[in-house]
Amino acid sequence: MPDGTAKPSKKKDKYRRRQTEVFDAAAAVFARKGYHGASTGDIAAELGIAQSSLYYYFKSKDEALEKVCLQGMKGYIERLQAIVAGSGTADVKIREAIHNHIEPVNFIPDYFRTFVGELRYLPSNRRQILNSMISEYNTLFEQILADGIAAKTFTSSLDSYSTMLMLIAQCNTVPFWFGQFEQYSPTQLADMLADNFLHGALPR
Amino acid sequence: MPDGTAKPSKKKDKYRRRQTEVFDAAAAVFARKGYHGASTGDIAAELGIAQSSLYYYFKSKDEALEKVCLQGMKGYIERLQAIVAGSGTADVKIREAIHNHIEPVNFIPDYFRTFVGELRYLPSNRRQILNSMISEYNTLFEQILADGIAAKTFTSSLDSYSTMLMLIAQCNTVPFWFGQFEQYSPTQLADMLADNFLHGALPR
DNA sequence: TTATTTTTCGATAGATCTATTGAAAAAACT
DNA sequence: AGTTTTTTCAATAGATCTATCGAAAAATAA
Repeated sequence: MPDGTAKPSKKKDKYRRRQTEVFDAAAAVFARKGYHGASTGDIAAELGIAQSSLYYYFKSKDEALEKVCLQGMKGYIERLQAIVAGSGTADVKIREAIHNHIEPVNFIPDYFRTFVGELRYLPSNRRQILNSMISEYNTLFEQILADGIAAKTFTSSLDSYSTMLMLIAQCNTVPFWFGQFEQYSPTQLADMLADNFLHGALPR
Repeated sequence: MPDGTAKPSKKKDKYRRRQTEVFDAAAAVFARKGYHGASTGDIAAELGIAQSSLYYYFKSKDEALEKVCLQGMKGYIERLQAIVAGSGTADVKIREAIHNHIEPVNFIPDYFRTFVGELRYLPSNRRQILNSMISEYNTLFEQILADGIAAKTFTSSLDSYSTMLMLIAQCNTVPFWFGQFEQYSPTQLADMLADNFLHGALPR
């Protein structure tokens, strides 16, 4: 009977699926109205259930924001680590990093927007893990730039730290246009961003 | 007695000065805690006065946000119009435009941050004027890019609209670092941003 | 079906927060 | 000084909003 390949724990499985729906709704409402502008009543309305029912799935609104932000960040570090560890040149890697950052907005736009826009309202006692994840992510991103400068792939006048901040700032902004300006897909915008970062606006 | 040179209207002058202090405090609190995260009590505490006293200077919290945003945008269009109307090349103009956008954060950081971060919470019935101002500003910004492309100052592969959005997004982000990363001044960051935009990261 | 567990709900306390009001305090004026 | 105007305040209504609790409903198991 026990096949060892997995531990489905069917007992809690249904609960987990419903919980995911609850966090999806929370992410959607947080993204739309902002954390403080959104009430638990708004989240419940999004699901068509009673406001008090939410507390069967999370203990507090704070916790919901924390979980949404953690979910929004999920996989980012691992994927960026893989990119950094790759064998290509820095210009290729930075393009991959930009895509890695932006593409998920196609699948989890509300998590992404909540993470970028509302994390600052997460009480400091809940922010420690996320802060260290961001720190690690930024360091990886900067590593690509620093390596590129050292390998003369990038111009030596580049400052890796501030450039990293500005690149990430751009990557964080693009998802907020998604759905507003239909003319460009996130993938297109990621490539335009990479092109401009690498080649600049002046003709060569 | 009436010299005609000015109309000081001393009567209301003191009121206006105090009102400015009130909006300064509102901008500071909105920037720090977000519009919905900030209460009128927080603003009053910043000034050391009673919460109800604020309503002698504004009719509602909404109105306070509107005034702070309008103040934050003040002068931007006029200055950008002057830059566009100038005689230099597009690369010089875009650098000036970037400086024009970022430099005010040295003097009015809280107005700037409230404008960038909290405008979205302004009820739509109060957002019309600001929306059209932003639209006009963006068009001017894009004009520099479009002119530069037409004059072959910028590479023809540049898309003026999305590039404008991304440049402004970067300009809007820098002020949020001010005070956090002391190593760079807003002016330095503006120049780094312009350099990177113009020359790109690849060596020439 | 009946019993047990899981999930949802209504009601609500307790703590906000916005905006109003009339009176008190402060400032300006005569 | 006294009088008027400007500014601040305390008190508060009315409307939230978060989180809890015990009961009801629904799903599952026996």
